[in-house]
Amino acid sequence: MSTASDAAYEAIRAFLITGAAQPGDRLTEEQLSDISGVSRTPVREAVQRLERELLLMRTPGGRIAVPDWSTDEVDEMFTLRQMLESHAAERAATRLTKEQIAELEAVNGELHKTVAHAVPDIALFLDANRRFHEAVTEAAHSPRLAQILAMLVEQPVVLRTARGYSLDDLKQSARDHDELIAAFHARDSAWARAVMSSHLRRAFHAFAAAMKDAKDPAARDAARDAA
Amino acid sequence: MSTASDAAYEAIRAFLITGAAQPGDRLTEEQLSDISGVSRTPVREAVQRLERELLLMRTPGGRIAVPDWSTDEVDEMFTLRQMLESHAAERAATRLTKEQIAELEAVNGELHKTVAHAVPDIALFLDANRRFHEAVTEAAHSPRLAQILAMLVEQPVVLRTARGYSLDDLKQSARDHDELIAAFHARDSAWARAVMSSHLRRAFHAFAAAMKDAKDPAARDAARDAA
DNA sequence: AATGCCCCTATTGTATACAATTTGTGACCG
DNA sequence: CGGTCACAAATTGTATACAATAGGGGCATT
Repeated sequence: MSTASDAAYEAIRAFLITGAAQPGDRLTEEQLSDISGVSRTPVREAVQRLERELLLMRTPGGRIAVPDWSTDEVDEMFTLRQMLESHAAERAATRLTKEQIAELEAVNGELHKTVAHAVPDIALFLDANRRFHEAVTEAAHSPRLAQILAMLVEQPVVLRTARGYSLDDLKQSARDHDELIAAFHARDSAWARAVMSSHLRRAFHAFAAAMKDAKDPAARDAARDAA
Repeated sequence: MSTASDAAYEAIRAFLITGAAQPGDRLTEEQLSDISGVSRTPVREAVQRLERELLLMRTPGGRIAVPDWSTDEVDEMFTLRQMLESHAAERAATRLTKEQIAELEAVNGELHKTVAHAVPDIALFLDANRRFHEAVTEAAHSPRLAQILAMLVEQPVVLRTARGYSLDDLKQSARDHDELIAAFHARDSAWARAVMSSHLRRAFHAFAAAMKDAKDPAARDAARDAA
């Protein structure tokens, strides 16, 4: 896509994902124009794009707002993602080249490294995780599927909450990926599907726990003290 | 959404769906501006919308083109739709109100009427069919799911090919809907899911057969003569 | 003090002019 | 005769000015 429109998209997306905007905030095209340094025309295109990726929404009156996701909505999103990404894994199992599997192993190696220490690097973890899932989706060779998944993953609410994941959750994720790679080596579609399915469902519960903590820090502190 | 942008969307959509544009055709924003009677700005917004609904695509150089769907791509689309709409039916089974079920029965009554004669009214059939599926999707109470399904259904290639469906195919569709309604009455999620799943898979095969005929009329004529 | 109405301001929507980019064409060279 | 380079025309991308519309605040009325 064109440079200005792209620049606006990237700038606004970064603005949203880094958490500079809070759910419920209302933004104007002019503000976003200032942030991204281009005129309102490409900003409007970027906003449309971000709207369909669910990173922005419109109020009934047509104003731009930052969506506020309820736990129910995130559940819904994870359910859809589970359904679609399991399908992607199933297809990928019979389509991945040896080189692509090696690539997956390399990416998951990086991911393992990010959780090897007591204080994991969440940003690096999320990046490696994203690349892993993208590679699997890519290997499914289904453009529509890829397009749909692109709008389900990388929701700010999920990224924000990632800080609250326990080290065990993160390590288990990396191990899930290991097992997925094993399924790919075996060219076992059913295995791949099952692993991906439970992987994402576990991720949802990790998310729900982190979200609960974020909303109710007292409970978390009590639990930590008890431990 | 705003009037001009909407008008452009509707006009261009009608232009595409009625088959005035052939797959592979290239269009310019100015042409579309003439068709819809508004300036290029709202046309560009409409084009973006139609792009994400897969009714238009961009060439590598950024020109607007009418997509040419291969049978493989339609297969992929039906597979995704099967997966998602089965899920919708499953959820709808426990969420539909009595009134909504009655509404479904009414809509399917209309649908039955359109195929009661030797020469079915395809346009009316498609309209009733769309409303039936929309009502089920709506009852699933899952906005993202609805959003995703909206971009998968109503592909011009499917609508164009509908003329080639056999009367038996159409009647079977109506009966599938009857069974789905029975599953809803019974509040049986698993049943609803299974019916929707086979319904859409059958629809795909009906489509594939009609598509084959359209591309190779000689084979169809030979088959008819033999019968 | 509460409530409804109206106007004013802020914001989005649309058109148009201009800039950048792509693509086709044709001349020129190997 | 084929290929490639450059140029021109067509097309998309961007900015800006103007129009339409929504929302909020103040004022009047009860």
